[in-house]
Amino acid sequence: METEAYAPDDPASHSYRGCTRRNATMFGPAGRLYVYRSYGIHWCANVVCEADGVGAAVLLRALEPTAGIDRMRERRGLEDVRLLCAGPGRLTEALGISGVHDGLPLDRLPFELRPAPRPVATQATTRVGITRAGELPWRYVLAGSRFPSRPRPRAVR
DNA sequence: GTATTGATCTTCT
DNA sequence: GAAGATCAATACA
Repeated sequence: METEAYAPDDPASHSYRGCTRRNATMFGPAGRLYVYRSYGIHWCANVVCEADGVGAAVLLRALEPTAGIDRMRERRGLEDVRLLCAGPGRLTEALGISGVHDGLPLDRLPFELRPAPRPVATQATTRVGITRAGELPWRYVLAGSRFPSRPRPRAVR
């Protein structure tokens, strides 16, 4: 899978300019889902980090479909498994996430949060799709993952 | 194969 | 009024 970190003092973060109506969830308790509308068309999902009132989150950029692939295909109207969740907007559509899920805790239905079955190796790369502070190496991809949000993500090393 | 643009809406200036 | 953590379709090489 693939994620991207956003800090409170990060110019690219929604929380950079303080708490607003849209990003209020980011300033809430950790372990919740922060969903916002992107470009008026797509939804993007984040996992809220840190304690109350901090305003940090991790954007879910892509993941490897494992369970419920058929339903993902239905929602996306797509056959290619690699494209089902290869991007923030695609991911939310495939999972059926929308604004109604904003602020929901991830440890209760309809979600389920589980520890990784084994230690995972991650690889840091530069961030993508933003116009400010995009050079920060805060994008994390599972090492060797064949399901990135971009065709050829370049590793930072 | 890469490059460009339209869709469409919330928030901030 | 403009920008934005995007995607998909179209145009071009």
